[in-house]
Amino acid sequence: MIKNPIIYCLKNDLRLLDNSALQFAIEADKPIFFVYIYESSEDWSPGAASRWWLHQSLLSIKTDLEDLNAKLYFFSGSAIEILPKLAAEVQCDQIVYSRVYEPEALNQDRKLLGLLNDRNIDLKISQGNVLFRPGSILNKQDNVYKVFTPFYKACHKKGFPSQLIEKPKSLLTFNYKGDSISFEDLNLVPKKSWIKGLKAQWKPGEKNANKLLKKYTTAGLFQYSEKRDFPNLDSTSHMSPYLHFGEISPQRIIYYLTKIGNEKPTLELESENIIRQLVWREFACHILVSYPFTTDKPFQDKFTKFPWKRSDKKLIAAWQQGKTGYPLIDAGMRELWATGYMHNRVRMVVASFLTKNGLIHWKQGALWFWDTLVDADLAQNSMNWQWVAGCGVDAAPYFRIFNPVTQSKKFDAEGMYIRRWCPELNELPNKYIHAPWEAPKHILEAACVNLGHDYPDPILDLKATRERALMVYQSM
DNA sequence: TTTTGAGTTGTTCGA
DNA sequence: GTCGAACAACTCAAA
Repeated sequence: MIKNPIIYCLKNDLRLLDNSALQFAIEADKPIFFVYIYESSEDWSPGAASRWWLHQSLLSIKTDLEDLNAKLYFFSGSAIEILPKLAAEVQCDQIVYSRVYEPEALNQDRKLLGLLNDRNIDLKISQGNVLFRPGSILNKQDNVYKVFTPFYKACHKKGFPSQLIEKPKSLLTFNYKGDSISFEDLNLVPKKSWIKGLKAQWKPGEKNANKLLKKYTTAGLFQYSEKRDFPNLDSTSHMSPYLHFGEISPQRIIYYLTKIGNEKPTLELESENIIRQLVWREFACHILVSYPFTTDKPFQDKFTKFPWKRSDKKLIAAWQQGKTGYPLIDAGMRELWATGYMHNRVRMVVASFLTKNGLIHWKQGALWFWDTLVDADLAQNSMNWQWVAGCGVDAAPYFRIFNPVTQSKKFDAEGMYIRRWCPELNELPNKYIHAPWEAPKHILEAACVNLGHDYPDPILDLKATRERALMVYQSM
């Protein structure tokens, strides 16, 4: 029996390319014991849509590893218990994995380092799926940036890493004879019929991530800057879920974006704009590492006493189900339910509606997104919900309350997006599709829309709730 | 230490 | 229809 393997524990780095943890394992020149531990802790363990994605992605990397004659072993429980036990069992003194920057994961890293150190086991935690290590981008006062633009400039000054690591050609693998569970036993996929929608929409896995990236970068970046705000135009990259699970590295995205920006000067600006979005991802991660409480508590302390409602079952349910009576909101929420995704601009509009018109606590919205988005990411979800609610970094002025009708007219003027997700409004003319309750009776009849029956009446009054929100925010 | 300018994504109103 | 101003005050970052 071959002894002394190195344990490589897969986390959110489900890829073979650009994988520094895997590279470390290979360079250790020992048989590699590939391990995946599914941990479902109490707080912020993966939501249903994320579990579906994770299931597909694990299946994908399992197959990719098998192509290299390597086997991936699955476990369920706490890494704190399982890793030391496995190490002892196979007489291994080296463990490697890539860092996950969620607060609980970082706590676990600290505990494991101590625990393994006592047993003379070397734990190497490589930089996770970020361009810049959290804590490495600091202002002149050596503090973490709390404003995006200076952070972005500082990233530029530092220079974007874009070095790539090729896929390993062969692996020295380890066969584990002990007890592990089967992939199916992880039981990740929720037994709900809605996963059909996810299946139809998404192809998880590293190979698909790379295909998508190449397609996106060669198709001229889809005129990103010009079209990004229009939910019916497919101009965004859809890389977010792949990035979250580490099926692609941000370095590789930077590499291709920079390349195309250099080759085609007309695309330089587009390329830069998309890199800017990737930096937002970094920003959120750096903020969460420094302010781990922001998953549950407001970044700005003064908002602790803000009178958000924790429950309003009727409103929350209508919002979740896309039955608020506001077509753009409903279209967005139905897109989310059907596909595990929502266009960025619509995310802001529905979030503003819930937290400002509805005065519902932003965490209620964050939890729903967490459960239903395939790209749910703790750092980004927390930061962005707080941004919309006005209690986060780069706080929005209190008067910035999105009007779902105005936004709809501006960014879905032809009502294409609304018609796709609210087909019961299909026959309404453009003039009334953004606000059906304003349509004269004969128009509604001609369009076969019986308001309150086929499509709900508006659940709240925009003007009144806007005034209310302005008052409450002003009184802070 | 103090000062200065800036801060992702908006809406409404009135000229 | 288009455009600019007003909608607070505060914090951050750099000079």
